Amino acid sequence: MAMDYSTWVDTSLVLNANPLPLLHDEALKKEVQINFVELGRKQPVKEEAGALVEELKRVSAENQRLTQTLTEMCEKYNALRSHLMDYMRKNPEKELSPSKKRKSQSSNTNSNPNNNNIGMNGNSESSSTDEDSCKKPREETIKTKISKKYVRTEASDTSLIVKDGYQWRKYGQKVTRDNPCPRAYFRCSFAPSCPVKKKVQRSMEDQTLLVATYEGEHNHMHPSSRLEAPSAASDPSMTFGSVPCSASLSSSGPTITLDMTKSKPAVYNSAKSCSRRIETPEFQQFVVEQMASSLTKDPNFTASLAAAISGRIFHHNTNEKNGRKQYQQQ
DNA sequence: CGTGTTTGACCGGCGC
DNA sequence: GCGCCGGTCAAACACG
Repeated sequence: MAMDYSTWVDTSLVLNANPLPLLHDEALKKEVQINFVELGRKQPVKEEAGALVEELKRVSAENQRLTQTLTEMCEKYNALRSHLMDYMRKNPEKELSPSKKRKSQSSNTNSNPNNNNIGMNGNSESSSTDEDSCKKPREETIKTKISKKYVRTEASDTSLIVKDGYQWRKYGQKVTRDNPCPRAYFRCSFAPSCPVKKKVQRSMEDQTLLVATYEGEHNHMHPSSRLEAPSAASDPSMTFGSVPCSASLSSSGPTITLDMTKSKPAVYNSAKSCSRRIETPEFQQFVVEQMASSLTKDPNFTASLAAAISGRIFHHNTNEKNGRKQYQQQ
């Protein structure tokens, strides 16, 4: 695997462009301002810049509004969830009745027809879903780690591809009874050494929403340096940038990211095209600080990233310099 | 020609 | 025991 490790490092740096709510607006504004400089070279359009600023304001306002909505939804979900848990505790016999189906899928698409918890159960570090822990508290959930990820796609996008940075090999597709949309089955391309599988199916309610169910844990490092999923080293929930409009919510805290303005590649391209301008010490320090604070908030991610980096250093001496850079960022 | 995808067949668990 | 259903297999196919 002949990777461009400088690209790999750059990929990490792009992190700040999407998932940091605090940084987001500032970074976005900077990018747009920089873009204006770029645009100004080609065509003298001050009014266009003004229009873009207006557009940016409008989008930012919409972004804020949606963020607030999402926050409210999150709060309602948490309240509902606590009520449900209370109910489960008080009526332990009732929760077993619907678990006729086998294995874990009973808690996947079937038991969750109304997807109220879109992104809410913080599919990130949760090894098993709430439903799992409620309905199947025994060996099955212990054996395989199950997590879910929700990815919004464009309406025109009919593929069942969830870009999480890992490489997958499709081994089957099936139309299930309760959902007319076919479910695709993927194995990690490192199989059989890596036992991870994932199922991808469109939500019945919202067909633009892909529900990816991961089973198991990768026993290898993040194989990809692709830009689509720069932060997915260990945590699939960190990747939501496959589409321009995406929302995520981490269960580890009240962090809500809602990026209605850009897709990740666009951000990356923008940042890259402006790389000469953003190479100021102030900007770099700003980025590093933001990244450090955000990454250190997620202990799983930090640990995995450190492991991945150290692994790369051990396996690829040529990447030593980049590795140091990564460590410094933490 | 090698690799990945598609898709019908098959398997096994489960309910009746 | 039978049928249903989700999950998996593997031959055929597509693609670079």
